[in-house]
Amino acid sequence: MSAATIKDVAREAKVSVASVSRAMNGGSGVTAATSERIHAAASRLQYVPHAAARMLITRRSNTIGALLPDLYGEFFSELIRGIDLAARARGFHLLVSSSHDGAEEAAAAVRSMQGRVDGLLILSARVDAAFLRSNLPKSLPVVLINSAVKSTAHTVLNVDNFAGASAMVQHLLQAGHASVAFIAGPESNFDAQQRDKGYRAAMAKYAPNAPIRIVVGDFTEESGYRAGRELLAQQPHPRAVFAANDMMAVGCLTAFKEAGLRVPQDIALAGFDDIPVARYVTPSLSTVRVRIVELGRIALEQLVAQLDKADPAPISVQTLGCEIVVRESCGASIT
Amino acid sequence: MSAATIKDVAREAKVSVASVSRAMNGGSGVTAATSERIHAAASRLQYVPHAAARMLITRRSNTIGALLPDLYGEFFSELIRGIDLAARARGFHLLVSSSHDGAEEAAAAVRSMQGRVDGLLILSARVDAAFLRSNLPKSLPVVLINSAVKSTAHTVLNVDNFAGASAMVQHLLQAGHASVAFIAGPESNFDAQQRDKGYRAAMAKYAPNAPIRIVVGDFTEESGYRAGRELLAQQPHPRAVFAANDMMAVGCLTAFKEAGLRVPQDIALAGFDDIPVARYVTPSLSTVRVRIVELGRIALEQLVAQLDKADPAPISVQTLGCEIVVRESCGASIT
DNA sequence: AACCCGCATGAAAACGATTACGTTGCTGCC
DNA sequence: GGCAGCAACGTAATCGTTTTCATGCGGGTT
Repeated sequence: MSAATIKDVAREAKVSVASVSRAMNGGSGVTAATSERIHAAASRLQYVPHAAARMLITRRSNTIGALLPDLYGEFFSELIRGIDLAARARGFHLLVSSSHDGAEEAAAAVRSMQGRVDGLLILSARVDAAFLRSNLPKSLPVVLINSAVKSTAHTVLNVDNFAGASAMVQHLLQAGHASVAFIAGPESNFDAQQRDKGYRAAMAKYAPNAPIRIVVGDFTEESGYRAGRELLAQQPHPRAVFAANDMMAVGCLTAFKEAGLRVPQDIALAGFDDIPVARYVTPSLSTVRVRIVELGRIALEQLVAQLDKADPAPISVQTLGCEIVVRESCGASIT
Repeated sequence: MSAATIKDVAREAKVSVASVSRAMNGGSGVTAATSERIHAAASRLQYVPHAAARMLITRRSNTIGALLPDLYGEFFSELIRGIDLAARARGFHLLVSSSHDGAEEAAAAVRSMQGRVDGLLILSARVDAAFLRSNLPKSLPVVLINSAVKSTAHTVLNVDNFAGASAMVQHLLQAGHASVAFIAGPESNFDAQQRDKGYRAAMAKYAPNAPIRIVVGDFTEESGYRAGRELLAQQPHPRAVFAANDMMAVGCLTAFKEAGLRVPQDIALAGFDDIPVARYVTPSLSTVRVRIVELGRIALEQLVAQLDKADPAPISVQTLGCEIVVRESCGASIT
């Protein structure tokens, strides 16, 4: 026996399907008495409106899609948590498609979501303006997260990597270190670029005469380890190191320990992201925290805001601040 | 201008809508020539079938729903990754609803998914047999992950906590420790119960004369710390400790370090889960690894298998093995 | 030559909701 | 008492597909 339809409810409550529909949504246009009778009948039959039928006529799915790359654990789950909580609060469903590596994979995912979602949340390094133009109908609202795309056609929501990196470097300098070396991320990565700029800006402002020392990594622990050894090979080695993310900082820490250096007494260290591991390494790692749940929540809210107003959607570029987390590794306490 | 419909394609290709439909799915019943003409017209118009309309008539959404509790980072993202990869491989979409604390919240989520999904993946401590009966139509295929529910009506997929815990205790005993103390998880938790049983079974088998020492925690780092102090207060304190999860082991480790004990020389330690942090604490933590991606993949495949066969779905209880990961903290190398 | 069968194709009926548009009946005002 | 106006309710069109059934056509068998 299949599920009850609106007709069954109508028959049960001895009214027309139109009245049932009216009673179920809003309830205007029906007497309180009949509305009550209808609701009683509905719950008696355990009636649940058929989502597809409603979608078809209203042209609204009450679903938003999230397109995500192959993300490292903590970031992914926090982001989804933020998105999901905000979505549920607004009565939206969440259709997820993650772990995309290639652009063509992402394109296929986007196409298959067509018509199932009212809007799209995209976080992906591979997605650029051309991709969006060719794979998306311009009528579909989109919010880009952490994207380098400078589109006037879509809302963009970024983490303030520049300010975060800059603040951490400033902190290290003001804690008494004459100079700070930097372990950069992959050059193709937007976040990495911004953090690099933040480092340079802070150095230029607070230590204009100090040398700029940069070693390039790729955000992996392994590359951090190599970068650490490379920095130690320099004479004299730097007294303070800022890594563009925590995983590289952790690898770097291993290199320092192996070399018999004490952190932070002999050399200070800081990372970026505040992944959980940062608290558990010894010494605990100073880093820059991104409020990821917040990021997801705001992204979804921006998207929903676009859905509501039918006018040419207001576009904005928004930036989400981050905060410095001072722990043992940067030696702030021994100034 | 709205998206192209099947009618537009039909007009463009000078055929009926029926032929377009046939050409798009499978293609049987149309000449190769006309099929090609239709596909050409379709791509010219950038035609994408309207998902809702198709759902309405086929009564299939090609979507499966995942109902998850408020999960700790790594586990959540790995599980979703496994589910998502398997789903995409089979052409299914993934509707996620996570971060559910209460049973009524979960119930609401389940209801709102009604009709949007072909099947449901449920991982939740709050969900029991009664919940399933009252909130789900029996026609909806469900796979329960890590659930204590012994239902003959639904497929259940569990991690072999018993074997994992048992194997770790056996390993500790055979590494030369005369006895092993246990830090248990919350008694209401199914995983915790199974790990507890595994501990007792291994003790009974490999150290039948040794005392059973158990301190109860709640899976948090804090409770692990308290448990560690409690164990050290005993005279003589245990020489080997097995915690029911890694977070408690990490808290416990802090307690041991504070007390000036060396791990593993003075006291051995092991956890369960193999969260990323386990590798980064000092000393690195021996633990039991669960193949989470695998868990998600298998769960989805089980579910899809049920979808395909219309007969009274074959029910099974499946168990996924886990493996011991030996690192520094258990002192296996200094036997 | 008559027949039948298979095959490509088209016409039209679903699917289950929303909603524009009529119809009814009642109220209130002149 | 008649008429306008309004609220409650029903009828039917509509959304975009799939699918059943009918139709016509070509060719092989008798």
